[in-house]
Amino acid sequence: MTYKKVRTRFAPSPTGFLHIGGARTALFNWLYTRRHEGTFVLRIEDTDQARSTEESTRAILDAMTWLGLNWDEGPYFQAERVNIHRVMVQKLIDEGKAYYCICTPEELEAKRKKALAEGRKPKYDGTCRNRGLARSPGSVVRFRCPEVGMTIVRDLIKGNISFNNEELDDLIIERADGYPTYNFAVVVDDAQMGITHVIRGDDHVNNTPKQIRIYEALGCETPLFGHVPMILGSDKARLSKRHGATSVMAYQEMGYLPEALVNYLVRLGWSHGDQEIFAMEEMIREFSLEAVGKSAAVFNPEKLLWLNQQYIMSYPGERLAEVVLPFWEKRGFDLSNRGYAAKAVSDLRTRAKTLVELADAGAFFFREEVDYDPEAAAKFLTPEYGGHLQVVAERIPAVEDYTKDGLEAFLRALAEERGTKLKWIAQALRVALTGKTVSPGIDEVMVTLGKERVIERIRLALARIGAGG
RNA sequence: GGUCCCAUCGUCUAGUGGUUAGGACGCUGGCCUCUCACGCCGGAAACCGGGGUUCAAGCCCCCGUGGGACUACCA
Repeated sequence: MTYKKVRTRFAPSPTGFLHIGGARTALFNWLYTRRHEGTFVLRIEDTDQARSTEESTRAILDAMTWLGLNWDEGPYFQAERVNIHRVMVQKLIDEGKAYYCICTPEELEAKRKKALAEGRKPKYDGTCRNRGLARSPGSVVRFRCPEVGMTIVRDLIKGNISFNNEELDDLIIERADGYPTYNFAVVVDDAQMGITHVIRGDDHVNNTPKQIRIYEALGCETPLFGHVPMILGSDKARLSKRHGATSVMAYQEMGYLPEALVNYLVRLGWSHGDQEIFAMEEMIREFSLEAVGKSAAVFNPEKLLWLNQQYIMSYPGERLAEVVLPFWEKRGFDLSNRGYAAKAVSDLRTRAKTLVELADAGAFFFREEVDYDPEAAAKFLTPEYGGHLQVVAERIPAVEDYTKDGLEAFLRALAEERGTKLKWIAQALRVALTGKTVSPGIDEVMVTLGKERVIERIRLALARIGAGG
């Protein structure tokens, strides 16, 4: 056994945003690398000139950063490496391991259709394989795949997978435009970058035997492979936009914490006994490819929501306030008093599954004028409750122990004195202070709002009652 | 069609030949309670089917069935 230092890579193609599936692949690579104190390389596979964009590259990098998946090398751009790829293509041609092909896409498509219609396998028929053609305009380069024997993929997750070489195709490795195709570029780059472990989605398993043949043709050592199962939507089809948000950054906008998404993703396919919640350090310590399951997993938004709530509840107060602020800022609230905002966040944290929910639920803390819910006001801002409110407003200035416990005692005593139940005073107060019948504990709200705001809001509510509604 | 992969509650999963098949999300009954949450206690809910192997199979083998991936001058 060798003890070569682990080198992994995440190699997305910049044709869109980083999606949930890609994020999990990146996460598994990252965890495996950190676990083994290796090097995590980021490589952008942009050889498809028509579909690759710079915005996508930027978006992918941003999403990785947001998730906390830092890379040690790169990003490298595959398109900048075409000279290396061309040299390797030429090497294979010189050695007779690859050849020029002048079959046109139209011809190939026709042959493919015909083969399929006749129930034969639609692989390249080898027309140009032994013609000894030279490069010409429109020609491509094909890899000469062995026609007999077997290729075994030793997979760290799925075990050994064997393929008959006759199933393999003489795949194109260099397009007519001179750019390498994926299956070739990925091998050249992984080999040249010294990648020791290729961890990727299992939609690549059928490519792997071809790639192994290319490694061998190139005279390179093959890396170890680990094919992680796909993530499916609720209908068991491959996860896509139809199933809801699939872009990582959409989750940030919806008020998810990166730690929650990461924790959700790691449990999709991987487990460590019965444990559900993992700090990053724990994940790194416990992660192993042997513990990754072999079957595809259905993405479950409800569980992610629950995890997000767990993280909101346990996040350090200061950091939680920091990440909530932008959501309030968006509403144009005055957040200059950071201490006040922090207190509000702490009151709200057990009541929100997302930051957006939290920001919504806490809007009353910042609104200049209370936004009364019509039904709530109709029920509680009435002369019947006005009396209670009146007395609360009158007595608050004299409340010495203006704390959660002190206020609770104050309100309980008041309820008893007035021959009613705390709930009636609390609900009336809640509507007067927040405009709603749902809020954090009324004592907490009063503490956070502060005496002045509380009295002011009660007066406004009383004025509304006085005005007859 | 061919090749390859996969198969435990609705979902994520634990399980590695002998278990009342465990946990989590969701659902649900109750408790707590100033509302809503949080929290706590309880419940319903699964080994795809058929053959083997074995004293014994969710765990091993085979065959079905079902799902998925690939089958591009995309990655």
